Amino acid sequence: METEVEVEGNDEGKFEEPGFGKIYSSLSSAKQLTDPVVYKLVRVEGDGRLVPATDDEVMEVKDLLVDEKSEVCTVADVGQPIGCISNDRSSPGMLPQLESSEGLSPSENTEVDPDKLNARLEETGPSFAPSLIQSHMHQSGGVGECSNAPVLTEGRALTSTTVTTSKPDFSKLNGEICLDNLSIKELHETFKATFGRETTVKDKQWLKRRIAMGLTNSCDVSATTFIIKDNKLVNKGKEDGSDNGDGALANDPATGTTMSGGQQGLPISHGSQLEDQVVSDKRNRNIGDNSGSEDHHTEQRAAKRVRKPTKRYIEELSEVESKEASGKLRPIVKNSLLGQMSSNFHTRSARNVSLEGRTVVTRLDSLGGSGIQIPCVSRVRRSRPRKNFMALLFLGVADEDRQFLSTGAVGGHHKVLKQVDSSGDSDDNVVTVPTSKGGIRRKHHRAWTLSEVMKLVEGVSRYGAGRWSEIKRLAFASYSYRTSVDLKDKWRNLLKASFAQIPSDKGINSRKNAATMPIPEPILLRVRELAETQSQVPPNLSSSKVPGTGSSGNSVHEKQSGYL
DNA sequence: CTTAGGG
DNA sequence: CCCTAAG
Repeated sequence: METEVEVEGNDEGKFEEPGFGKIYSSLSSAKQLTDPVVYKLVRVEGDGRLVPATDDEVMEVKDLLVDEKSEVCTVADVGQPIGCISNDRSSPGMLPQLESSEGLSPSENTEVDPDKLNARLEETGPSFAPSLIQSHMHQSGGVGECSNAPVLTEGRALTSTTVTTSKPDFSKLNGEICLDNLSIKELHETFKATFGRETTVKDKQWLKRRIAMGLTNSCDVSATTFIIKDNKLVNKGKEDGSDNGDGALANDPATGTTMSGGQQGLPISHGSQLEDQVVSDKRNRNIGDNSGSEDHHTEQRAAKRVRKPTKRYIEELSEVESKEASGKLRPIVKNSLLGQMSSNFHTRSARNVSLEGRTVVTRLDSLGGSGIQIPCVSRVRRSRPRKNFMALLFLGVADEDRQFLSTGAVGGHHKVLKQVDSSGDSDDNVVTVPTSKGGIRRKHHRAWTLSEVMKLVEGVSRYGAGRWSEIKRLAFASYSYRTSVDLKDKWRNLLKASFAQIPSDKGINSRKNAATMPIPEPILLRVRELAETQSQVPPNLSSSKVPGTGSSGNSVHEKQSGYL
């Protein structure tokens, strides 16, 4: 049986990414779950024709599906899993509201317990508004992440005697980050710093919006002025009397509940959920042409895929298995690429869980004939996917299986779920290397993105430095990598950074294009404040800095006694 | 298991 | 980021 596939071009802003065509398929029957496992890959020609994909394309797509953010998730409550891939993590095509996220099984942080949360919120600060709690409660799963930030740091006027030492990277005034004046190039850098990956999108507005979302951890970014102040978006144009500086702009779009309604029609994507950039480019549709040369990541990916399972993977797998009512998977043996592909889809969707930032799936090694389940890991490739595939889509072809793959928004009866996992920083290469005594350790460093840093700072301000596990659980619930130790380490570095490079700044200006953009001053300032508040100030350089700790009123209180 | 610190 | 000691 064939499913209907609709293809649309870059239509009226439904997709944020310029030129990104909407791809979705709609099932006409309820039979989806027993349906396809085999997907036919087709390419959408300029005139709308569907052309069978070439082998190369199939290969590429397969890679994409394995390496890319394209997650396949399963829905439990439907009784039958529905796989969905979202090629674009920014998930523009998502429905304005994800229904019943309760059903989501693979969510990493579904354990957000309302009660606990409530309690914690209460204990932390009475000032938390119900709406906030609300939005936190809905924060489970992949959707909630963007609501992490809203937390009130009210009244924290960063304005103070801010260091006007300008990092050229952000044009900022008094602790504000102003995106408006940035060039495309600068925006690209900012984007990279924010999300940890590059973009080639040239749409200034889009970039600004995206960055703003990342920096504010809010999805609710109106597209007029982009000035981020103290983690919040400041709307310069409008009177600020209305919004007290917080909350108003940062609610949880995922729930749709507290949105400050209808500023625009794109409530969905998380700022930080940004993933690989999709560059639409109809001119580049020529796939066979550049598939080989264009991608400098190809080799990495190739290498990545052949890693054998490590002990940790196995362990993780067991965790997964115990969690899910292990469904029986039939090995699907196909010789063709399509066969492999479908096999991947299938297994992925069958049990695809993100653990520790890795997407762990069980794969039936049908090709090997062993029938043994092998946990395999697929990490997300860092930079953007091959744009050419934006025009590719999958046609579900009925078979004897129960998974269905759908992408994007779908009108109709089945739900589209967003994958969980990372936000803007979908880095990969978390290759682990076995150590001599059987242990394993991460090999590559995962660069901290700005949004992560900001979350960390937020967390410290809320729970206090030292409560790493708390911060980990609450503020970093969605960042499965980043252990509490990581947080601690990062904080240590932040402290160092914040107190170090204050004095001289001129000379550093040259590194505008530095791969690692320095932490924006506003953030460092905040770090400094927090450090002082919690007397974490390194003894040696405790001089010149204007404490500015006057900005009390934050939630750090004196519960820090242990650290004082 | 979580923190703190050193490597 | 890793490892270890300590609570």
